[in-house]
Order: sequence, then C-alpha cells, then structure tokens
Amino acid sequence: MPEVQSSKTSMPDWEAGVIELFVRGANLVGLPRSVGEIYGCLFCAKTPLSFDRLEIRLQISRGSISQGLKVLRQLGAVKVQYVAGSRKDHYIAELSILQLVQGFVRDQLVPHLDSGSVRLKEVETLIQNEPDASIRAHAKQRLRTLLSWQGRGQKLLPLVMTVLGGNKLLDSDQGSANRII
Amino acid sequence: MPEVQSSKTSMPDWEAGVIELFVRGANLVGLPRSVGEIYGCLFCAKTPLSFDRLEIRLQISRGSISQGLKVLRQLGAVKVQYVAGSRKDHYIAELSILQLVQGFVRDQLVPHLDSGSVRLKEVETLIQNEPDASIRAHAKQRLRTLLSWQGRGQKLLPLVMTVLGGNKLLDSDQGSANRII
DNA sequence: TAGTTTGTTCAAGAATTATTGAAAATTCAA
DNA sequence: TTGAATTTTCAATAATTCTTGAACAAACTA
Repeated sequence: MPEVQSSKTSMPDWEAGVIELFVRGANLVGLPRSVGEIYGCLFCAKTPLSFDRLEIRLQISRGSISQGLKVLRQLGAVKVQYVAGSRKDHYIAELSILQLVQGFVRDQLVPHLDSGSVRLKEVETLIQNEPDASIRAHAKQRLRTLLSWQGRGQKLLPLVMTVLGGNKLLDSDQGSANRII
Repeated sequence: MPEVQSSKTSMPDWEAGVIELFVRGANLVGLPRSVGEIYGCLFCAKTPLSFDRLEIRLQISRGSISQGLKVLRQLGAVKVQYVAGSRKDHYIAELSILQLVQGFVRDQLVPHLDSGSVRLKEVETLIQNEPDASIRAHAKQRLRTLLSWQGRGQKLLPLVMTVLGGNKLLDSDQGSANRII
C-alpha cells in the first residue's frame, strides 16, 4: 500500500512542503498556523484563488479562512484581485519581501514599540518617587540602558528596510561605496 | 483607602513598570511571561539575587523560576555570580543588548532558519517530481523567490549584529564614511 | 422582492502552552 | 554517612489561543 494522506483534492508534495515552511514562518512571528497555510497556498498558486478554493485545498473551516485572510489583507501579504466572470473575491500572495516585512513592522512591531515607549516614560516618572537616593541613582542608570536599547532599535529599523528594499547598492563587498541610506 | 496590590514583599512601582516592559518583550519574542518577569527583576536588582529571593519578589512558583532561569542561562541573558558566604547560586542580568540578541539568534532563530533551509532543499527535489511541465516551471520560479528571501536574511543578520555591537562607527549621518563591515 | 450566493461573526469546544507544587535529585556540612 | 539546604523534574491543572460551524449579514440576480 502506498502513501496515506490522499484525500480527494490532494496537493502536490512540493506545495505541501512550501506550505509547511510558511506554517513555521508564521509560528516564528506569532501568527496562527492557519494564516501560514493560507499564505503558503496562495504563494504556490499559479492563478488567483477564491475563498472556497482555499477552503477545499486546505481543508480548514470557513471561519479560519475568513479570519486568516483578514489578517493577511491587513498585513498587506495578500491582495484581492478581480477575476472576470466571477462574483467571488480572488486572492493572490504578495511576493515582495519588503512589503511583507513592512506590513509586519507596521502592524505588529511598531504598536508594541510605541506602547513600550510610553511605558518607559512613565517609568521615568515613577523613578522620581523612589525615596532611597542610592536606589534612585541605580534605577536611573538602568533607565539609561533601556533608552540606549531603544535608540539602537530605532537606528536599526530603517537600515533593515533599506537592505530588504530596492538594493542596487551593496552587492557583497569589494566596491568602495557600500553606503547605506 | 490607597492602592490595592500591597503584599508583604511589595516592590517599588518603577520596578513593576520595568518588569512589565520585559514581560511584553518576552511575549514579543515568544517567551513565557515568567521568563520576562525573572529577567526584569534581575535587570532592576542592585545586587545578585538568589533563587529564593526571586521566588519571594515575584511570587511565582519554584518550578517557573527554575525553568525560567534555565532558559535565561541558556540564552546568555543571565549569569551566575558567586557570592561569598552563601551556598546558593546568585544571578545577575546580562545588560549588553548585543549579548542578548546574539543569544536569541543563536538559540531561537538560527535553528529555525537551518531546518527551514533543509526543508527548502527537499522542496527543490520534490519539484522535480511535478509531472506538469508548466506547473513545474512555475514552482521553480517560486523556489527562486524563496531562495532570494533566504539570501536577504543571510545578508541582514551580520549587519544587525554590527549595528548592535561595538559601534564606534556610524554615529548618525554627516561624515563621509558610513561604512558597514 | 424573494431567493441565492458569498463572506463574516462569535460562542463553544479543541488544542496548545504555561504554571504549579510535590517528589526526586543534587550538593554541601558536620 | 546522615541530614539539611538548594535546585530540578514532571504530572496535573490552569490559562491561553486556535479552530470550528451555525447563525447572521451583505450583495447580487432573476
């Protein structure tokens, strides 16, 4: 007897492999498996896929598809594409890594960093209330460390975007002008 | 009646605030709350803290402390420090952002990327089995996209490390030699 | 408008992950 | 050794997060 896993609408092995990669990737950035599956499926597809094609290919519930697509649209990881002669929405995967990372940074990272930034200012105030002067001095020192971390992060982000982006420049090394920005 | 939350071993507000920041940070990188709490507590401490001091300050179970410290030691985010006249281990927080990120990259990121890399090679093989030549060509195109993403990532990592690291170079802009590496 | 197709929402259940604490292991001192 | 102090392990429980699918809403068509 050969393989197991052969439901009606089975899927090429290479596609299952790619989807698995995206499931892991989703997991790595804190998104649910279903989101990875949907993106992976669209990534592999040769043509735009409709809602119900996704449901059939992936064998997951309508609810998951709907929510997953919502997240992916929001991130800019999928786009709706009009398909002539069909009332249904059809989706395609965004293939630009820059777009994908930008969406993630905008929706997941920046809000966290911003609220962290607010909290850090509050901590700064709270430290004033520390009665023990020696502990207060120590706390201020730690605060400086946190602020320096914040500064590093803020330097880093645009740099990352630049490297992921256009990228005519910076081929490897050699040439004298490995400038950034 | 003033505040609630005043158990015997209460904690300065600024420290609670800093710990909250680290709990969020832990969450962001996929680590449990308890790990963030422990690191945050050590980060704020003026002197090395023993196992049971952590237990008392944070009011979490021995099991969580033990496992949390294990993770943090493994990441290189805390160090054991010998304290004269005590049998207990004492811990201090690693304050170098470079060390912290390196630990994270080494323990969490690289293993994922490596196994992804292996999987990607397998996918490359599986694509050969695709019978339909036109789909096979399409699959190869997608594979190239994935490989290019991988390449970008590999370029990026050392760059990030450099920016987080030593950093005499690259003050802001201005000077003509904003070289990296 | 009535009926059909398409997509969303959300409460309940399933699955996963984190925490607890008692028991076991380890380490040191006498 | 024996016993006390310290830490780890791990099975049970708690908490959180994900998925499902039925009911609902929206949009079209005839």
